[in-house]
Amino acid sequence: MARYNFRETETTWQKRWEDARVFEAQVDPARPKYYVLEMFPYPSGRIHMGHVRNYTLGDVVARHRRALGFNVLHPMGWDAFGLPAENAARDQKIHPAKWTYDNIANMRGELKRMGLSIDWSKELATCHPGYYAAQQKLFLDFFEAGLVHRKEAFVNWDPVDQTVLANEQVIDGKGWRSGAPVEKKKLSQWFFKITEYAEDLLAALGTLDRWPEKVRLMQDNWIGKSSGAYVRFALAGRADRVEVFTTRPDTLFGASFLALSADHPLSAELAKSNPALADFVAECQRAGTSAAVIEQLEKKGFDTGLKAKHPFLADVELPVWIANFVLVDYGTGAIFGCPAHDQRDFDFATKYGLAIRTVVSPDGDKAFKVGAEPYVGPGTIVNSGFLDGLDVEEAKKRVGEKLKADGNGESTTIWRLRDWLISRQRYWGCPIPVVHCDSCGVVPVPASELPVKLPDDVSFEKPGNPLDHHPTWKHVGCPKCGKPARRETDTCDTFVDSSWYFARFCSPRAAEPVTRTAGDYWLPVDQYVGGVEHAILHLLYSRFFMRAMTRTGHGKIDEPFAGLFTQGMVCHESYKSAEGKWLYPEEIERKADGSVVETATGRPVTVGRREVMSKSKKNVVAPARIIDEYGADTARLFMLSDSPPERDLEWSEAGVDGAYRFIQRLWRDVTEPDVPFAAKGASRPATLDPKADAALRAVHKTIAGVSENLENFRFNVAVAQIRTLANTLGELDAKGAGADWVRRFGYETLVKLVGPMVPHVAEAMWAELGHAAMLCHEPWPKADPALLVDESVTLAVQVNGKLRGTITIARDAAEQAAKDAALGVPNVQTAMAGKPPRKIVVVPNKIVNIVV
RNA sequence: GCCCCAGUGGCGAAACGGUAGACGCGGCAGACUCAAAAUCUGUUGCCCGCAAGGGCAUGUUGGUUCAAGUCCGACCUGGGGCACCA
Repeated sequence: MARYNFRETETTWQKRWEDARVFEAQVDPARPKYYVLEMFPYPSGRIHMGHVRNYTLGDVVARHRRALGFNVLHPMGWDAFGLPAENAARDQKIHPAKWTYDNIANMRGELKRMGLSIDWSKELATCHPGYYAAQQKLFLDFFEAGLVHRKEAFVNWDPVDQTVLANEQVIDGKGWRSGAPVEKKKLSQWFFKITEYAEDLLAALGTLDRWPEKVRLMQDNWIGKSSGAYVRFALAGRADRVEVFTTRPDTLFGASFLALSADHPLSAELAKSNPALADFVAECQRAGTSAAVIEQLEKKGFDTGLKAKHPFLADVELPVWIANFVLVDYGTGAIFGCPAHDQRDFDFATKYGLAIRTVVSPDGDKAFKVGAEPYVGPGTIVNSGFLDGLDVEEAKKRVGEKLKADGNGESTTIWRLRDWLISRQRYWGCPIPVVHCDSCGVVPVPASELPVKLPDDVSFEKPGNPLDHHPTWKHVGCPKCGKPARRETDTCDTFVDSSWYFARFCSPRAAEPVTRTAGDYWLPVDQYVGGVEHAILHLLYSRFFMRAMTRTGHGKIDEPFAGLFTQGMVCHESYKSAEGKWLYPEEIERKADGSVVETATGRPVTVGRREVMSKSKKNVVAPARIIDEYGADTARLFMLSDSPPERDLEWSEAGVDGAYRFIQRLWRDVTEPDVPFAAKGASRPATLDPKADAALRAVHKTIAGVSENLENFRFNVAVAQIRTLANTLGELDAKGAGADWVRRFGYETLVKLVGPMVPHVAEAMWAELGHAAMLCHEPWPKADPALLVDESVTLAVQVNGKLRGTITIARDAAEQAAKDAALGVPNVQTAMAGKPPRKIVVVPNKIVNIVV
């Protein structure tokens, strides 16, 4: 028995696809397009199982769509800038470019061995000057359109990576990459004005109906629209006023204090003349973002001694405090406290003995008083002058109007979303194309002088930005006046690179970032596939970029990704040796009694729970090894079987074995059938043996089922249906009329259906079935609607909702016929125990329920 | 604390409100073999019963319905996101 030789077959077909340039896409306005994209990888050097899953899912979509007749664009590239290359340069004395391109070469080889239907002619790497030149052009266009600005602000400084970070890149007060507690620094930096699109980015979430609800929700929260009012409080004995933001203007009559952030300008001013206050401010600042998380329970404040005048009550003055729980970044960095109707204000007021004035009553009872807890729900306003008797919502409106009329504030909307800080003090990134001139200020580099290339001769010995240390690079003449000036030494956040690569793929070698011919044809991406970890950062930035590109004439749409699928992660058990060291899965052995030991020492191993594969826990399986041992088709099939793609997948050797066996079995079924197939191209016989007829119907039902399940990303169910069909066809050993024809038709269809999943063996089987043309050119099979319904159907018969038997009757039989048949089942009669039916529910072709 | 998502055999999982457990993994029994591997066949939710059949089963608990894994309410557990956002 000839076993299927995956090694030989997989390389053969990969070469044939490549030679025939099957997957190279051309703009063709006459054909419907479909753009399939998976999130491009960072070139770390090796692909991991997460990549295998991601690219397998995308490839199934791409191959399926191609078979359906779409003009498919399915490209691949490299998110190639970033700090690891600089770390490698420092630690291993390899130039970042060499390190990166070597890694790309290796990973490209590994990806190619997966047999993906990728148009490699469109490959790009963001570190290539051809790519970043185009990015610099976009920067200049955005700059001109007023979407880029430089401003001094408190920024997040990562002391380990020696660079600033965007708000989105600070997680729990730590740098997303280094994990080091982030420090606040006041620096002059470059920003993209993403906030200009806040309203639009939020509103348009509603149009993204092919995005997961979860991701839309996360973006909604991140953008953080908040309606309320500004209130300006006059200060006793001072000319300036303190502006606060509140979402509860209706509770203004319940205000009992003002609180400023330690970083508020007024706090800084007061600190100059008050050492105790200065100490408190310093303490708050020291606590920083990270420590604040730990100490968040403890609210602390300092009474400045200043008094603020209540805007509506001439005789009321409120103490002004500095409080550690007030954020400088949100709203105005100052609040008014209404302890009766806010938990934090309540805690603070309780601690410092400040007044608690009830102004909202849940039931309208004027005598209602807040007790041990604040009341934050809806209700009727009380003790509030002109607001008394109004409900909360109406009161908010009235306060806004009154504030405005008096010049003391107004209703407003604020956002949590900040402008996107893109400056990074690193070498391995896209240089920001501007020059600083003492006479002319900030001068953009003329487009004709792009790209501003990174210098090759850099040193990574000193900490800090290598571009800044470079002896000559930054010295340049001012493009405007020609006098000596300095290049900007900041480079772009690498998230900038990945915010538009999907557009660059449309015309990857064009002089402009994307040609309108290609971009307008291919964009938006019809199906984007990737991990949910990019739900905010990458996806939000890309949505901004697409808008900015459209505004600057580089496109015509706002939303870059029409469909988004977020896949689950790949998990594995972890293993710890007796010494407490992590072990790789191949370093352990499972004994017959189920115990697990370390192969090298024979000593017992602690088996940890299954969790996301990570290098640090060594619970990883290298895709290259699996492809060597089992082949790419097996790895792909395993990724698709069993677990729904959106859920986490547990890696298991047994599962891989199962996938491998199925491929071997299909090969045998097709190449060495027990009973022969009809000749290729034979026409369908007029009559079919009943078994053959049933099998033919099963084939058509499978076409319908697999097609629908592929559309809906239910690949695991599609695989199950294909296996079921394989079982059905395997059992069709009838020699009756037409059976040989059904066998050929069945297996040819089966091969087409598995094509997107296991493309190599499918091509090989297609050739074995006598076809000279490649399977990847075959159209997707169509189900015959007439064969999707059976002539007779089996109905469940229930008595009082309990199953007591089944009946088989003609499809769409009359209701009475179904009732009669059901009542005729002996077991049904027994269950009825002689009682007459009170009611008989008949659902045609489904069920009969007899109620007694 | 707030907001999502998920709980179904030994395991991964299926199931337009209509025969729960498709498909697979694992197990058990058998065939082939000197033997093993590979392959093939049968069997496999739990309990009672020789059998026919019956009872119990989709995290817990109420409800809606002729009928609930599926819809609604409360709760428990696990995972994820946000979090002093005024």
